[in-house]
Amino acid sequence: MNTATGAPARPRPAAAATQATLREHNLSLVARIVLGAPTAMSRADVAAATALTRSTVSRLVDDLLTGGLVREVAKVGGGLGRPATPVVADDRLCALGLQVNATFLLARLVALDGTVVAEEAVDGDFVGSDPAEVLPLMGACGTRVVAAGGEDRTLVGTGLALPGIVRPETGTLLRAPNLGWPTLDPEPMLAAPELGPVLVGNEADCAAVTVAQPVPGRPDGPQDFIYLSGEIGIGGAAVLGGRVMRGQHGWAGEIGHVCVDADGPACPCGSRGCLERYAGLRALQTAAGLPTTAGIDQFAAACRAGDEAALQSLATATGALETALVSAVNLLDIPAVVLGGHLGRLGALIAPDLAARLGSRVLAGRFGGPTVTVDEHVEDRAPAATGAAITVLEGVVDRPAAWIDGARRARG
Amino acid sequence: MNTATGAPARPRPAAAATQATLREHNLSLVARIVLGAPTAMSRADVAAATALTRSTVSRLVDDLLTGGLVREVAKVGGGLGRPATPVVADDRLCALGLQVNATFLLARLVALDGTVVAEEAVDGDFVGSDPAEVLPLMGACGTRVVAAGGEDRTLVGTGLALPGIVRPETGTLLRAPNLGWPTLDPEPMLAAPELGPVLVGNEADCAAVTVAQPVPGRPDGPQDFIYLSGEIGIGGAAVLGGRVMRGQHGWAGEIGHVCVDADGPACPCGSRGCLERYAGLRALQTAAGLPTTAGIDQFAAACRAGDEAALQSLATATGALETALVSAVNLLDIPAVVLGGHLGRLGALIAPDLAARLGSRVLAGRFGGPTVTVDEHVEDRAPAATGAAITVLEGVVDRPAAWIDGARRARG
DNA sequence: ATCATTTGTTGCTTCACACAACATAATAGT
DNA sequence: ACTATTATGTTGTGTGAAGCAACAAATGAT
Repeated sequence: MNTATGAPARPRPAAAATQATLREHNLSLVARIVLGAPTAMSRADVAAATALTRSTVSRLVDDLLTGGLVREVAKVGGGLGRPATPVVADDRLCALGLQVNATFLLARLVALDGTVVAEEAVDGDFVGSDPAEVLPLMGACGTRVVAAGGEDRTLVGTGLALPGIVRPETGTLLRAPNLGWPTLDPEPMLAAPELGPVLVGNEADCAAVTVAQPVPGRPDGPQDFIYLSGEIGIGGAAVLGGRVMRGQHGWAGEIGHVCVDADGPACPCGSRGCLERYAGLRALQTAAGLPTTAGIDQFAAACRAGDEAALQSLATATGALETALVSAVNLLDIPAVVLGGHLGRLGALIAPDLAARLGSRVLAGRFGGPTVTVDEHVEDRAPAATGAAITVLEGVVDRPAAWIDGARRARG
Repeated sequence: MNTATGAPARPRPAAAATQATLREHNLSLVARIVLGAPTAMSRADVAAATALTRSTVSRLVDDLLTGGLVREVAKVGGGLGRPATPVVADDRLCALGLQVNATFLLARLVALDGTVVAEEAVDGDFVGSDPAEVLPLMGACGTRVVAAGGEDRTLVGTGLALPGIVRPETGTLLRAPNLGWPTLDPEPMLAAPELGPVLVGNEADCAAVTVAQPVPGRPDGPQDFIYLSGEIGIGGAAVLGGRVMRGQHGWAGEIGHVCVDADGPACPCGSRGCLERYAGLRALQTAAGLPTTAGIDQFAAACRAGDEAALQSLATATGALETALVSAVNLLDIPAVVLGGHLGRLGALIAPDLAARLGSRVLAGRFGGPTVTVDEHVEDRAPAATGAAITVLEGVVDRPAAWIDGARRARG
């Protein structure tokens, strides 16, 4: 884990701080300690981990208990002295993650401890589909998954991952080229108010969240990296200090449209020779002479079988990735590249080669160059659904007091 | 001004917050309000601008007064009611900015209100120089400038801008290719302990600070942009939310080594076809058939006179800039590009062309594309010295309580 | 001269955390 | 079995920062 290096600078104070700010901060701190610990922690453990006193921690933990963020488990004897009362993430607090993809819809209920409580997928071909038909399907699917989660769950809210350009602040989709969707506001179109507030995010951004934070509130794995999500095109995200970088319009990290060859083929994005034209799934299929229905595993098999055309297009793709990543790694001065989606499934075919090439070409080369690894979730076809749910849960962990007071008010 | 978009995400709480944290936060807030206001503000004005009460503001302002960050000025009648006691930045609090360049050393004493109190330059040729000789010269120059500032100034510390790769945390220079300097630790080599703690920074990073924050504590102008600093090579910085992005090793934003042509000429950095090979001053001089002693204004004159070779190399440079910036702008999703150094002096020759080309090629094109402007400080040959001093002063504004308590302890 | 209006200060309250003492519940030693 | 030891968690008091309300101060309007 590595938060120090690329971590964003402390933002300037914009609003006055009151004692409520202090409580919010420390509640969040304690919640993260409990959620992030590999094993259950007692109040005394938390006090030792923070600079807070046992009495203060006790009060904060009690607040988190009433808010349903954490849960006491059976006392454990073991050592000397009074046995501790361990506290863990409360798995009754859940968020729903939704993902709309070219070939499937998927809803996944994720608990605060990171477990998948329930899940359902709807397969289909959603390229060129009508959002007014698809989104209600997605909403209904989500509702079924929430119901399958059982009675005693508390749903915090819903995250929706879409393969397109998204403005997270307003929750609008600007364009989803691979689905053929125009600008739209997805939340009402889901027609499922019972799913709570809906956070909309880009598919690659959401998937990148699961790399930096596989479990809510528990940063793990690289915290500074470039994530490449290969789907039909190539999505990307830049994670700095464990946070996904957004940029002005919300598409920071979109490495798929970094220019690889100024004289290359035109791209619908307006530029020429974009990485996506060389390493996107469509590009690989075409160059290898495979049908567009061929999966990436078919392409990988052709490569391993020594197919000339396939190997040629793989080499072109690797070269394009090299060029794009050299620029990106130098520009962001970032120590790691993580391959997801179809690029992750090609992992062994390209990762070592790519790592060697980057090591000899980036400024950081003399320090070993960036690592190139495959996303551990590559076998999961919908990591973005998990990431969307985690992002929603993160919102609660970020501002526990707001949630606790809200829950308390709702209860009476 | 535009801080919302590219602003770094709020970092996760890492340490427990106490009431001291609260005071520090609000002191910083009040200081920034006073320093950032275009006109002097009374305590009541500050209370209105923040959500703080007049009584709280009064106490905070009193603390800032004792710390020497702000100063009361003559009461101003004007309107109805009791006349206010306006408070402004105290110009007796100063930081020293030092800059070592290929052709000069410069020391500049900058006050908290942004005024330049004193300045001295030493011209020379420092390419291939011995840092053990040059840095003491720089230190002595700084000492003279501090003395010239007068008796009643309080020196907070010193910032040193160097044309090379720097690790700000440790204050070490890793490499300064254009000076021919190896890895070294500049602070002791200045041999000037009276200059206080020395903050070391990269030249482009420091210069970029003056674009986002021309006066300490007063964000002004673009807050999210890519800065290009043309010197012998091309330095660069990425500013997000008004803060210079550092990256893992400290060279984030180094756009000079973004790859423009994968088959281009080799670059000492290890890559090929770097932007610097096409748009650096040396590259322009060579391509235009000018001697390396020719200044950028001579090159510009040749272009305006219609010189074939000069125009050709200008076109090559603009094309290279276009390619590099398309990648960078897409990757960072950033709305502005600011040209400094020799690229700024070419401003009118390249900025409009570049803006048009970017507008048609970046993802944001349909929203107007990034603006391309010339750094307002382009006539100042040492904006980095100012930026280094501002960065030091920023440290005090960021943590006023630490400074005030330190000052109080020192006084007795 | 009196009143209205705005500024800045003062005294009291509230709230969050620190500190210290204590109650609690287990193990270790005799 | 009984006591000492040790660690956990709670309680009660103190401190410090901000909120609130009342008031003193200084000026313009009537």
